[in-house]
Amino acid sequence: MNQEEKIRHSLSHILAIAIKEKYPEAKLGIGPAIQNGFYYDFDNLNISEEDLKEIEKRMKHLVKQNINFEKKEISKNEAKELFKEEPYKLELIKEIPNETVSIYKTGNFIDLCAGPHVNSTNEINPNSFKLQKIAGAYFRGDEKNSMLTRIYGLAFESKEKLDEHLEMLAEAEKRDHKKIGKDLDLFSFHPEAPGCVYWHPKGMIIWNLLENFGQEIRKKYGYQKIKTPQIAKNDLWITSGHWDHYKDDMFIINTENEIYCIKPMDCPFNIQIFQTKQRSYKDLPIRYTEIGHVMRNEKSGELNGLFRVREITQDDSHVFLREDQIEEEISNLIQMIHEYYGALNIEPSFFLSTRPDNFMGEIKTWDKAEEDLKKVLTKHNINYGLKEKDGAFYGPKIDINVKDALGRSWQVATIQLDFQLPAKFKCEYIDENGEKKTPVMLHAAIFGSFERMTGILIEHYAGNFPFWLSPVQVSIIPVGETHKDYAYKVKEELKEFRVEVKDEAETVSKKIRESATQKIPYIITVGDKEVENHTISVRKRGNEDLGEMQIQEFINLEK
RNA sequence: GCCGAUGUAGUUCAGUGGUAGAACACUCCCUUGGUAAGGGAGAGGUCGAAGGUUCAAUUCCUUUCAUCGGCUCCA
Repeated sequence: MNQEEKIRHSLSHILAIAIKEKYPEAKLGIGPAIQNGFYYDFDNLNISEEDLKEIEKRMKHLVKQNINFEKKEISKNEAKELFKEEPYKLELIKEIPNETVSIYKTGNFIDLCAGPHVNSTNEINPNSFKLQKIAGAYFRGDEKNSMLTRIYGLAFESKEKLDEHLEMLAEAEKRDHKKIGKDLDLFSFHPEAPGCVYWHPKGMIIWNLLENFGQEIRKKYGYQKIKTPQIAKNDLWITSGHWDHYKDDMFIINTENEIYCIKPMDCPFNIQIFQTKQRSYKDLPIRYTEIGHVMRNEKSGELNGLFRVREITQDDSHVFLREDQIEEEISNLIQMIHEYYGALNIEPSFFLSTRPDNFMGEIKTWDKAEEDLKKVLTKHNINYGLKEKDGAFYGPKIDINVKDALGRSWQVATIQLDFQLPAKFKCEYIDENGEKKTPVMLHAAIFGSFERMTGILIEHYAGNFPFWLSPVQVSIIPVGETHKDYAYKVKEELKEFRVEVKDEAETVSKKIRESATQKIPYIITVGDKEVENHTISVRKRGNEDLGEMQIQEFINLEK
């Protein structure tokens, strides 16, 4: 463990000391080092963010005292005696598999902690850390446990690194898709429809471009577009098993003594289309793709801008195939993902999500499915992480995550290998011996949802979309009244691009400022000189003067 | 859903126990301009909502809705 992690560990310890001094009735939870800092959980602690300043001050004072950390190994029985007033520590002690546990002693304060810590607080710069925020967190991450008060701190080796990180957070705030979405007039949210996006004209341009781009890739890989109903009787989800697993998170409509659900996913409908004909082994794989509008009643506290919505639009797809086609078909999907994310210049991270506790089917089938997925990942030389027990109830999956401006990881694409639902619905095809067989099903989304992907792209580009994705690509500014006609003539010649003419009676400077603020890739100015020479003066986003040029010359720039 | 924070004009924000203010945007007038804000005037707000305390609440209290940062969850 490096010095920075030791510092973070030690500071969480110091935080506990400061809290226990001021709030002796508080009970200790866990206090680990994390990325960029540390936290500590406490029960029976009622504080607000106001109080953090004072606690931080006390921590700085303690750090300056050159306190030594003494590590000691003691028996579990001794530890139980030592922490008899600390119920959460007792529970942790119980679960430690070793005979002994390690404790750290600083003055009168003793903490149960594997460490390591710095030897003395003189190794810590008192200006290199900062208490950040308060949050609730369930003990051991389990909703059934009580909620503790978690205090987060940022901590680095030096003040410079802390400042750098704070600077990064300030920059991330500028890239926030919710802010840029408002500034660039892309979308809005309204209290009457929480978690549902209102797409404005410019946002819709991006949406449509992404949709067309995705559909082109789909077409290339042999997908056929379909569209299925928005609501259906709950029988459908009872059969699929979703009713059992998710009925509390579905929007339900009671009418004429029947229960209808707004669809939370598309799979059962795709299966129904598959079943409208008798299928031959020669027909497979059958590849359906659907822009799926699904609704899930995500808990209010989980909603988050475009990243987490209740009305979700997926670039969904379902493939019905034979077992011998699994490997090749998943390979194709991975190839599609590389094409898609490569074109957008986004780095995807891969994860294998394995059998959850509430799985459906036989363990043997699951093991095989997981092996199949691993094999393809290995074949593509993909380094992947493991998300244990994170698969869907009907099958394991390959999840693809990308990061937002704050470095948070969000799942976008997913490839799910499903041996269960086709059987549940009694899907069949006739094999070469004339026998009925159950097909395998792949569920896959390439960019996940339009909502989340747009949010990610906004933050990724900080609103400076590549030319092809920019809602307005060119802004033409006539210098004076007399140049308006020429400006519109230029617009006509640039009709293959999305062009706006700023012909308001305002100064050139002001119009340039407005266009630049809107992050438009090119600003064209036309005045006497350009009219006379039949040219345009071009300025590229980022304040780059490309000078005067022929219109055709400009068109060639972005061809 | 839980913990913490926030909510004032279209937007970004000031402000106050005596029913509100700036900048930008908007409308009109003047200005006809050469690379990031030309000048003037005007309009715009039941201070998120509902209760309560008070002679008086945007301000204090309670409840509620929405948003943000976490936790949990994510088919």
